[in-house]
This record gives sequence, structure tokens and C-alpha cells, in this order.
Amino acid sequence: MKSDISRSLILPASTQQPVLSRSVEDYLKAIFRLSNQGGFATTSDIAALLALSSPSVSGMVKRLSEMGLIEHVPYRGVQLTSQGRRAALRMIRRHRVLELYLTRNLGYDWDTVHNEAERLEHAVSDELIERMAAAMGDPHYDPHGDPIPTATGDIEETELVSLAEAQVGDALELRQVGTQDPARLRYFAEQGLVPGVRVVITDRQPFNGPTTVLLNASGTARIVGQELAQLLSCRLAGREA
Amino acid sequence: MKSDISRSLILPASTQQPVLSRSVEDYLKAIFRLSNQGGFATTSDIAALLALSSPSVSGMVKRLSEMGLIEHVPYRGVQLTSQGRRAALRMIRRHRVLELYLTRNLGYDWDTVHNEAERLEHAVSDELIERMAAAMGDPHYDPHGDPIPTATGDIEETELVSLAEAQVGDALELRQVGTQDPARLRYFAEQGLVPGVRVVITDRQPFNGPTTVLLNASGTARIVGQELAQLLSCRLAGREA
DNA sequence: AGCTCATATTAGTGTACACTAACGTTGTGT
DNA sequence: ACACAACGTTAGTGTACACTAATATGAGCT
Repeated sequence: MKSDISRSLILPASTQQPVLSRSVEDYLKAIFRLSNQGGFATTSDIAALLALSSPSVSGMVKRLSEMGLIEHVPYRGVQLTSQGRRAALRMIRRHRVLELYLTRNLGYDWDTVHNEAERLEHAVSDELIERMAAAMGDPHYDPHGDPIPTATGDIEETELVSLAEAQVGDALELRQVGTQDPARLRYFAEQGLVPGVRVVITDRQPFNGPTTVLLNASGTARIVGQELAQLLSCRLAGREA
Repeated sequence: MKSDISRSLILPASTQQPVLSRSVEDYLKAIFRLSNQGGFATTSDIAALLALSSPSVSGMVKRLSEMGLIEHVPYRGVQLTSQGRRAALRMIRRHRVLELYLTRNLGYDWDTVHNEAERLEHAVSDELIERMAAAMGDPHYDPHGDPIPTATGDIEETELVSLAEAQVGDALELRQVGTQDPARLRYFAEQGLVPGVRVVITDRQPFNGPTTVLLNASGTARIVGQELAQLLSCRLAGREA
């Protein structure tokens, strides 16, 4: 009953003795997403992303920095240490491998697979993840097109373009909103233009005119002026012929 | 990207609003195993099975009985209510479906699959379990030969034979030790004759003589006298031609 | 029946992690 | 330069769940 594959699996070096709690893992993932370009993740950004109160985040930030997983500059924000980054990438690998496996082998579609992966990523062993990855031939992208970090913690850096630079016909995934201005942020949120959202550019008026995008999820259109379009960093997910 | 199978899946009725914690789920499973024949599970049995202190168990017992999952007779023990039994069977279904799936599809063997399933059973959704079960053709037994409860919470009752009744050549899985006597229990534990262990009967001396069994795990032999053999209830797992 | 010992329960504590309310800090606009 | 809104941190609390130490209970032996 011993499988032949089981002997040949190379598991990631056991670099993390202290098992991290579910909460800690979620915080690290959130911080990774928010500070993607070497910037700081702020308390309230983290709180918003995880749907927690800011004091809760402040408390956890203290714990995380005592654990050596983040650097905290009071009143400024937080950055992952290399240890924290490793742990975050490990979670992202788990999440993306799971999403792909569930989509390919168990009939999930990409709407629903996220929540399942979100819970499983905290429970699976490294061994199971590596078995799943091996069973799929060590894939490099998840069902959403996002790169899957390697077991050793490397991730393909995707370069981002602003919505203003992209061309009509481009399929984009919104990744970062380049402003801290609450009014603008609030406006973006109202428009559904938040990180993670996928759009297609359907029109661009000349002379620095507005860009029209179609939200993939709802199928509704949004018209974004030049100034705001420059603030939206996107990953190019596809380009119409 | 929508799978056709996804529409036709019948999910178990959402009978459990209050999501149970990992700990609660573990307690319920333990109590189910210990009170299998309608008996009581005692505080210290539960503590031993879950490797917790008795006060911890006492505390949880109070919570569980407030939640309506168990009946507690102080100083006697604990029994599942029908609600608790349903929740326990749900966990057992999850565990066994997971074990089978991991064994069949991801190269796990039955030594190692238990721990993986033990953690996953708390994290997977009902939907994922049903997808796994469906992908395997709704199997009835897990890799250890144990019956898998149905999604509606029914489980095949396996009838047990005492080690004294079984015949030479029988392959058995030890299920219950029919005594509370600490000295005997301690002796059984020393001999490795504890629930879950699998043995094969290699010899029986006549005139109510001792039974010789081979422990599958270690390959070592044990000689069990008639009196003690009567206390060991086993599931017949196979009979030599 | 009474004593004793194994077992169960209660008391008190600690940790992780959430919350609200109260208090500091900082950057922006006049 | 200063006031104030927006944001961050500290204080204090609550819940879940573990622990050890202390106490209560009940079953078996004399």
C-alpha cells in the first residue's frame, strides 16, 4: 500500500519550527498583499482587509513583531521580515495550489474555490500540498492566472501597468490602488474598483480622455478619468487580438 | 469553467447552524468512540484519548452539555444527544472520506493518512466532502475497512466478536475492551492490545486454552488467556481460507 | 458502616485573540 | 502655526480553551 511516489517527494526544508496560528497566517498573507511593492501596510488597511477592528490589529502587530515576522514602525505601518515573507509565501503557495487542485480535480469553479482554499490552507500539511502540486505536474499559475510561489519561497514578480497605460481590449486584474486619499479610495470602493477585481477595457477617449472598463464579475461598465486611471495598477491578464 | 457535476450535487441539509469549534468536534468524536454501545464515556477516558487533563475535560463537558450536544451525569459520565451524535457522525464521515480520497488519489498510505485527515476534517466544507465522495462513487468503507457514515448520518453497525470466539486464521481489528479494571486495562495497554489494533489469530490451545495473536503493526506475538480474550471485542476483518 | 483511593469537579491562572472606549499622533488646511 | 479630522495605540473586557492545585464524591474492602 506504500505508494512509490511517496518516497521521492522532496519536502520543503523544515524552516518553521514554531507552528503559526490560523490568525497569524491570515495576518501575514494580508500584510504581504498590502505591502507588495516594498511599502508599508497600515493598521487600518490590514483591519479593513481582514474585517477586524484596528485595536485588534495593533495587538497582533505587536505579537508578530515580537515573533520576528514583521517590522513595525509605530504610526507608520508594518513590513514583513524575510522570515515573515517566507511564511506568507508559503501560505500563498498553499492557497494557489489548493485552488488549482480543487478546480481541476473536484469540479470547483473559480468563484467558489477561494473560500474552500481559504480554510484548507491552514490545515493541510506541506506534504499534501507537494503531493497535489506533483499530481498536477508542478504548475506555475493558479486558476486566476496568479503565479504560484515555489516550495522554496520564490515567486514570479508580475509587472503592473496603470489602467491609463493599458490599451483597449486588454483584460486586466486590478492589483493596487496608488493613493491614500480617503475620498478617492472611497470612490474606488463604491465603483467596485478594488484590488482583485478583473476588468476589460472597452473604450478610451483620445487626448487623455477617460477609460471605459467592463467589470467581469457584474458585467457593468465604469468610466474612469485619466487622473484616477493612473492610480490603478493592474496586471495584464490578456490582450484581445 | 462551471462544472456540470457542481449543479447536481446534493448537499446535506444545513442542520448545524452553530459552527462547532475544532475542540468541540474532537470531543464529540472521542465521546462517540468511547460510548459506542450506548454506554457512558467517562471524564478520564476522554482525557486519555485526547491527551488532555481531566479538569479540561470537565470544563468542556459542561460547555457541551449546555450546548445540548451531550448529557452529563455528574461523576458517571457522558452520552451524546441525538444532536451530538449527528455532529460526531458528520466528523467521522469527513475523516473517512478524506482518508479514502487521500489514499486513492494522492498516494497516501494508511499509516500516514490518519494525521492528515485528522486536521483536514475540521477545515473542509460539506460540499468538498460530497464532491470527494461523489468522485469516488460514494464508497461505503474507508481504507481501514471502517464503514463510512452516510451524509444523512447513518452508519453501518458492525457486529463484534470476542477474541475468545474468533477462530485461528481470523484477521481481527480490536474495537473494545470490555472491562473497567485498571489492572487489566493497564496490562492490555502494555501488551499493545488497545482499540484500533489489528491482529491475526495464529493459534488456540484446546479446552479453553490461550489464544495466540500476531500484532500486524509490529509483527510480534501475544498470548492471551481465555478470560482476557473474552474481554476483547473485535471486528472480523478477514478469515483465512 | 466506615475508610480509603481512584476519579470527578471546582477554583484559580494563563494565553490567544477578538471587542469597545479612551487617549495619542500626525499631517493638512487655513 | 495651529486646530482638527483621521488614524494608531493603549486600556480594559470577554470568550474559548488549556493548565495545576485543591476539593468533593462514590465504589470497594474490612
